Amino acid sequence: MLKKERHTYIMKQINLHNKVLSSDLSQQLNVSEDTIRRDLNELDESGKLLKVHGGALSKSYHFPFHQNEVYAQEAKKQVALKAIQLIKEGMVVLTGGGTTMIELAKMIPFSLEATFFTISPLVALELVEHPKLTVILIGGQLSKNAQINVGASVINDLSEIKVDICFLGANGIDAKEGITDSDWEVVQVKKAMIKSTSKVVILSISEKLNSVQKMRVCNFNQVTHFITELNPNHANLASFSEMNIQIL
Amino acid sequence: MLKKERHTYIMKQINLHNKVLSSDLSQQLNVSEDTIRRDLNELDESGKLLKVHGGALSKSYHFPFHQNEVYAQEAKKQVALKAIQLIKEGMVVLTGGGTTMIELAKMIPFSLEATFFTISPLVALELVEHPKLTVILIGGQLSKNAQINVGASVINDLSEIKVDICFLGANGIDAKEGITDSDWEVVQVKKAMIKSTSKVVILSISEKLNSVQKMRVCNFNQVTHFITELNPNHANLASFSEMNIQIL
DNA sequence: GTAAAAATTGCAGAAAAACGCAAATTATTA
DNA sequence: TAATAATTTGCGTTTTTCTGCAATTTTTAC
Repeated sequence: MLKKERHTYIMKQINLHNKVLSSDLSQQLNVSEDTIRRDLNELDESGKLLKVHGGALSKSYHFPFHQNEVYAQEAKKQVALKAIQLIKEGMVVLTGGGTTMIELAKMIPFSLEATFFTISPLVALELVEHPKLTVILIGGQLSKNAQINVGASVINDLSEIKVDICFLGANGIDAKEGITDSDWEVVQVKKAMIKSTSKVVILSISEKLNSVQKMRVCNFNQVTHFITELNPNHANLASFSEMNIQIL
Repeated sequence: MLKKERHTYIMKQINLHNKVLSSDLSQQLNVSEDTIRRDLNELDESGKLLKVHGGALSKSYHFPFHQNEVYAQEAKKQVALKAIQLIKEGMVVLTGGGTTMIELAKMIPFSLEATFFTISPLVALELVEHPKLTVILIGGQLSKNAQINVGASVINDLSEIKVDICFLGANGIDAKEGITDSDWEVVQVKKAMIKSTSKVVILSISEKLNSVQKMRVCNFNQVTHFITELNPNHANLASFSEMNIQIL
């Protein structure tokens, strides 16, 4: 039995019972507990489960999304800070989801008067208390891993709006391959978002630079701004400098 | 049973009852009180509860200033507890918003397989981690005071679905006047919700009994169940007893 | 003030994890 | 195809973690 097979088996058990024991898995898969532990360590590092003494637990059950700490929060705050400077009074804005986008929402000044469309319930809730904002949450099926609304109805609703500026997070970003993502539903929605706007702003921490995911969202000629926390003339950004994009 | 499992169990009990006893937990989890005390100490040190002699207390309940306090939370939890007993495997459920509904969402067991439509981002986020639930958030303009989605698009989307059971909170409830509310947008949405379902379950703490708001949502012949925290033959419920409604 | 209940502390046995290493398997290259 | 390199796996040893028990101290209740 191959490693990948064990991994999928383990994840199935996790999703079924919310927990697994190293000893059980060792018996069921006919490998030593050492091997199981190594498997669990890998799955833990890639964030798919939570390894504990004796086995592993479902991450979602024991650590709900909203109480997770934000990874690389400082960098994301810097990125968000740059981004909000692009928002002007009276604008119609569209935002995606993700932790960077939530940081952005937290930074929106209370005095701003604008209209925000979003597919993220978390972003919407951050903005709802702002007195001068109109917040419109585009509904759909709530994606379990991305925590944004996805599906045909979202794409349909997006096709009927036209906004001034759209802020998007990126999972994979590469000078050649453009913006990429690993979840099919998410890619579909992001594509629809890009169609609904005149300015596309990509937010991404530098760590994700030069990484490529399974599916393409768009290439760089559809992007108007790219924001990261690095200095614009940093070596890692050299490959982007020739493009017709504003780098912040 | 693994340590972390005990921790989640303890936190669930804390969130449900606002307090736990070491002796109870020892029995329920089949471990010595020593172990429970060690668990409680760890959870206390990480700030998740408040350890006291004999057990532990919910932090939010006893120090409500940190988080936004839920008014009459105990009563709302009792109401929600009754309500979830109406949800059966495989059902299609529609829920409104409000604090009672969020308590209900928190109590949904992880093992339930069902489809949830909701107009409340907070309810949706509570449910999104449940592995077997499909959560569909009906989008629209996010109402600043009710924290639910409202507007024509919500009503339109609601007109296109048909659910088994619909849970609704009530601001005003009166034997003569029926269910009433003070926000026009909210009333419109609630009316649309009632049209989309076969069973209408009203959840309300007894305090709101016999109060009448500005606008009518519906009268009692559209309601199938009414849940409050009082004993069914309590005097205050006398006026409802003749109606064709199940009172819980 | 006394007795009962609960908490703390130290300790020991058991279970699990980490580590290093060797054998076996798989992939890569000539 | 053979040889080499890289990865994976299992085993023995050491280290750490977990848990219950007993003795002692502290808190609570009557």
